[in-house]
Amino acid sequence: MFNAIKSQGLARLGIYTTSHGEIETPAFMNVGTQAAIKGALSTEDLERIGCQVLLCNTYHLHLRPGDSLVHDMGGIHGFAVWNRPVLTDSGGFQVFSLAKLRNITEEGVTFNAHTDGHRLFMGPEESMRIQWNLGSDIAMAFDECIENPSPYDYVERSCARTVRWLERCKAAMEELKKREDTINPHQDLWGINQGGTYPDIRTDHMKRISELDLPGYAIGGLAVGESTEVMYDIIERVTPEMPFDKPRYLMGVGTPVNIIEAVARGVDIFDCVMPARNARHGHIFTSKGIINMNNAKYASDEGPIDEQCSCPACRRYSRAYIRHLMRSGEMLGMRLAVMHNLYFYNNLMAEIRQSLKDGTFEEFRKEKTEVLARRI
RNA sequence: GGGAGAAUUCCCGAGUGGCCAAAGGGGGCAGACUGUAAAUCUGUUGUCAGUGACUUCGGUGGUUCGAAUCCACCUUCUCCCA
Repeated sequence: MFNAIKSQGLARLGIYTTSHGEIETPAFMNVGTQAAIKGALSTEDLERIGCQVLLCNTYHLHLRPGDSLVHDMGGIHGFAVWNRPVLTDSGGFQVFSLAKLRNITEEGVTFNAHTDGHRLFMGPEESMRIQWNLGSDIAMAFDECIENPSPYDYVERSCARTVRWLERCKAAMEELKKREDTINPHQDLWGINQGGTYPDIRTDHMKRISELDLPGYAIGGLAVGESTEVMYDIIERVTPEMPFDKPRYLMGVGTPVNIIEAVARGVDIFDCVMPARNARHGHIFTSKGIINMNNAKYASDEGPIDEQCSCPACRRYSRAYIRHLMRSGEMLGMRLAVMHNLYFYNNLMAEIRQSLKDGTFEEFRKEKTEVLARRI
């Protein structure tokens, strides 16, 4: 259930309620594909750095350790010992990212597993069944994340199929939730908008999937190679077609500035691999801009990563020490960097929410978009 | 005291007459990363000038049109026998 509390322009402040607690929006979901944040973060760490909701992946957990096993271990919440909300991605993104290993038909997608190459089939029913086993609070529709650029007629046909897949997802989920061994009876299914970079397909597709009256909707298939301007343009054309009283989730986006700009266009929820992956590679987000911790200029820098940050890494350690750890291949370096970047993202969302509460979002937007993309 | 072998660009290490400023790895320096096949990948790493020049393969001298590569001596190191 979603309550839009307040809005400023198109930007909204809201609360989404799940059986594992509330998600205050705008929110960032921390990506833990295999039911873990890469960089050796525990779920206790996630609580410390302000993570509201964890994103896990259907395809990856189906392959390993197997979704039936996770079901028997109490779902992701019981297995990973995480009592806050979980969203599971449907495997639709893997239709895109594992393109060389798959074949798409009306029924679904045949993959060669990236782990050992064995053939496996996933369609809407399989994806729902896996997500039902995982017991997430939010299950995403099984979609095709279309590569960019793609021809108009292909995108049109793919989107028509995605609507049919969504209807099948909804029916499958309703059936599954009747079962006695259902782990999470309040599991919600969210639909996903596609349409590549074609505004008319995007809006038409959004209208069609909103008719299914699902509890949440996502914009997928962006940040896959198109320019930032095109991405913003698609977002601002699609959000007016999304139900006002449902959360809007922009999948896989993005940089801090991308997030602020998307909030300004009416988006509520985000997820992105960027803060965690970049942290592992030494690229750190700070209140003054982006730094590369590997750079020689930090070798004897006694200050924290970010003077204004109160994450566990910044409260205790110097840039010089963290740089040394990262360059020496010590796991702690990566762990501290990931904790910092995720804290930064979660905190950025808290600041966005505060500015919406205070009615100062536009000022916040102007100030931050100038600073956060800078390289220092 | 006798014998054998080795010295290569920051390090290790290939190269045994021209295609060598010299493979490969490490290290260094920098860049990329957007619903995670990513603790990964890419570029660069003698000097100066940008399609070229110059200096370089322990040292000195020599052979040759041409040497990191062949010869002589020297220096240092390693191993074996006393």
